[in-house]
Amino acid sequence: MTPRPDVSEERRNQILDAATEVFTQKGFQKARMDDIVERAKLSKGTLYWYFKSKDEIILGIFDRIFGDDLPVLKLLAEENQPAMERLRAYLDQNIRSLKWMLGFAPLSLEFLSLAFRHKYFREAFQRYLERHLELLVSIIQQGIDSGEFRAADAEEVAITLSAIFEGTILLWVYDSTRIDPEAHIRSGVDMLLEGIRA
Amino acid sequence: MTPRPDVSEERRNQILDAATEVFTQKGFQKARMDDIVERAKLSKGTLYWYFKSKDEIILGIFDRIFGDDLPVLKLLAEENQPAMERLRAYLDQNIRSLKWMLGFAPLSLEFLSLAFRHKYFREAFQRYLERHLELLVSIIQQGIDSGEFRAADAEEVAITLSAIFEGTILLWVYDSTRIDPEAHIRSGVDMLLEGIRA
DNA sequence: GATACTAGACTGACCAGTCAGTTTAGTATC
DNA sequence: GATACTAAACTGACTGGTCAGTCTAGTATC
Repeated sequence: MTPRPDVSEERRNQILDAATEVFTQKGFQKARMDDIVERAKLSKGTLYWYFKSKDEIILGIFDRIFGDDLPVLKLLAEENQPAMERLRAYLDQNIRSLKWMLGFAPLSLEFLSLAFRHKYFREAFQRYLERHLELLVSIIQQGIDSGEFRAADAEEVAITLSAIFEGTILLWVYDSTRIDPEAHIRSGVDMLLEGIRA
Repeated sequence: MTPRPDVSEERRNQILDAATEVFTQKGFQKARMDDIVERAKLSKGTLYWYFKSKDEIILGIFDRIFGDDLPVLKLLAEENQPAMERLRAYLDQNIRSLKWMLGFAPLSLEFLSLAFRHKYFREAFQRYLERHLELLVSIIQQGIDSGEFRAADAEEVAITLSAIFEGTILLWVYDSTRIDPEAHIRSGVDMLLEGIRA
């Protein structure tokens, strides 16, 4: 009853890595299971041993990408500093993962369009937004209470900050030669904060 | 020389309308040509009489959606008023078409993910962004020159404005129950302008 | 020898696109 | 105003390629 060394975690990641590359290049529909098999250097049988359908692989990738921010957000929520500092830390953290995120931009857009048709994705995106807004609102409210920012609707500010972040990435999709996401996000956020500074 | 009245324009629109509905509901890949045929109340043969492939229909829809803003932007470019007024007019105009745009959100996201793989879409999006930024930059620069706004990089401001616009729509995709696009865009833009007002 | 895993040929559903033929609205001729 | 003709517009059954998922026949490790 002594089992073989457990390679299942490694295999799963191997498959998800390969699938991510293939999906990024070809899109969900045009990517064939055989492409993934080839890229992962496995066989069809092995792939279906670990994932019972293409959809399950897509879900697996989605969860790896959009479930990853929780620990970091928890950490940022506990910092005990001026609001401005915490905002800066949030921004730095998110910009740090920007390059990584941009690599998944094609996938994210496909996931996002799935949100219109599938409850699972819709709810996951809602929770994602909820997590980020909650943190931002608490930071901004702290800033308003402490007098760092002038009275404003913290939720409105948080939403606009998020919009600048997501929107700039979207503009980068429109024209990656013209838009430098990091630079524009930073300057956009600065301008906005200028508008609410006490 | 024309044995029958020319209905081709009407038919093309009839097909594109039907295709838009079907694509919005099912996505490009899952939508079948037979679905479009059924919705348009035509036959397969007629559909292929007017469009020689599924891709051509997708292109047709794309052009109808993203080629539509040119005349309006030209008009806005000619207004002879204070920068603030012109910005307000631009915003009103874009918000006016917001509801219409939101109806195409699922399609737009699919188009956008095509931009990574197909030059045609990539370049079309670039031109779309270019048109909007050009107008915004000229308005903002006018405002800076006239002293309405304090010195700032007009391009940065324009990009941030666009990011707020596009980003808010994206957040609405994340959670349409929480995000009211018109309200948040207006308040976001107001906050930003507060930051650059002279 | 039992369990965990791998291989890749195969199957069957699906669907974009085709095509051989039909209908329709107008024209020409008487 | 009847008949014949024309070409564009239209029809829908059919086909051929594609590919997700299955199956059988293994091999490696304990």
